[in-house]
Amino acid sequence: MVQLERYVRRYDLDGLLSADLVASLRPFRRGPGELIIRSGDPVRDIVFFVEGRAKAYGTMNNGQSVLAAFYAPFDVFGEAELFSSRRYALSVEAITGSICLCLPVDALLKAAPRNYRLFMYLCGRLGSKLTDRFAAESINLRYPVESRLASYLLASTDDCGRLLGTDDLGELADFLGASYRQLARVVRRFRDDGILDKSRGRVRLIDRRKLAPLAGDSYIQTGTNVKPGSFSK
Amino acid sequence: MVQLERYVRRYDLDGLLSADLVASLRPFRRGPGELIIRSGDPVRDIVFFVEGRAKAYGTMNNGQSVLAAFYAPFDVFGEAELFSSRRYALSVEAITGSICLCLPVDALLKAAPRNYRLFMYLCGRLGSKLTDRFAAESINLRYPVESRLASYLLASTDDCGRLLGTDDLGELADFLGASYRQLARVVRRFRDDGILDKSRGRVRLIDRRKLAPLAGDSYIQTGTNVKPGSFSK
DNA sequence: CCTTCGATAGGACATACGTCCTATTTTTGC
DNA sequence: GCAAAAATAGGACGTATGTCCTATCGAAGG
Repeated sequence: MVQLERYVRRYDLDGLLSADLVASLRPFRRGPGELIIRSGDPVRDIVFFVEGRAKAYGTMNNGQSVLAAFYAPFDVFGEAELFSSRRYALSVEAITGSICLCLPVDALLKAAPRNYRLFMYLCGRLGSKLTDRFAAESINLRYPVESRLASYLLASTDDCGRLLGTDDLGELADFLGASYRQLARVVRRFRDDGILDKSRGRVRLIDRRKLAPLAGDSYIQTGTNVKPGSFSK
Repeated sequence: MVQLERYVRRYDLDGLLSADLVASLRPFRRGPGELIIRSGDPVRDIVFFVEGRAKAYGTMNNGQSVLAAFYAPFDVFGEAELFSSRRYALSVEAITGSICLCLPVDALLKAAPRNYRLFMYLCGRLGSKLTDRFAAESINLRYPVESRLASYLLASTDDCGRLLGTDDLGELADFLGASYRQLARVVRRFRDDGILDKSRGRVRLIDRRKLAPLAGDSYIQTGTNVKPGSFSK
């Protein structure tokens, strides 16, 4: 059984939610590759993401998919559709074993007047999601894959050269809005220039300094999160 | 002097805002081409858009701009950045003479506990903005300009063939993430096929039925707005 | 009415990128 | 340890698209 209490304390959820809402939280687990949210389903719950790593993507009529974001705790899914389309727009998939807390929408709506803090938090998170996506979108639209990869590496790499979002070329291609083939070409060039290291479809950054001149605009630093604590008092 | 009262009534703003917030609304006007919001400025106000037409765009380091959206009343600007970056991410420019009502952020924060409805509305609007953008972005990324133009025309054209968003080829190119040149090529082809009419950089749709097979996924119908009234009761 | 100027239309060319396919390497099963 | 299968790397080719530039058109001014 999941230690619900533990997550409530860790993320200060009782500062964010009224007591009755905290009481109606229901936890669930998902293994790697399993869906946390299926695009198109009706929005019955707001989902708090408290453990693991996940990614969100949309699928188009022609079968292609576009990777929208990578997530790490603490985060929320489903807020975007709650008051608009009422159906999940994107699928969210667990990358590693993950734990989520469901908040039923009907309970939320009933308790709305006592939960303005939650809404403030949701506004904040929605705001960052929106501006982040617009930034990423603009880059994908206006810069060649080389610049996009450079920007991505600069933005989501730690000091040891580890990739935070993904180091898988296939996923990266989806995220950067490029074909696998084209991304592979660029990666090859970067490797020849000693910028990164590649083996078996995984990349690792070697030389950060060589990237700056290649990147145009920057993707938003992963983790520009609004913390739930900000509104607890 | 602007009839503030009139807009409060028309859009049921006293159902959305507590009385003291309604009292702190300050109206202003902008002429065609004037900025309503300048990207980069600190967010001191949430702006309600009550009269006119406007467009939002971002500018990149390399000088290129990306058109994000066209707006008609009723709408809000500035909610996205309010709790996150605190600086306007996009510029908003009046297309026609426009009227807005400013709500100072400090007043809003002070009155937050009594204004959960406003936050619910903002969540709804932010949610649509986010899903709309993601849809547009995916299309721009994965389909050729021909499909994008077809989708755009299908989504934002009234029965008489009038363009709702813009009929200016330059603006359209920015919105569709294409170069003017490429868009012109496609427009030419469409005109040759009797799909649309063009003169002096303006387009008008003639034959709606020929478009469907060309469009892949669809841009969201302009005006999938969350109405402020939805939360008034 | 003719000239000048700005805007629009379109040609020419280069290329970033996507699709398709094959060779190589790595993994898996026995 | 070897064969079969899967994954990865990269070649070949076509094209959608961007950049640059010129011709044409319409408006404005004298």
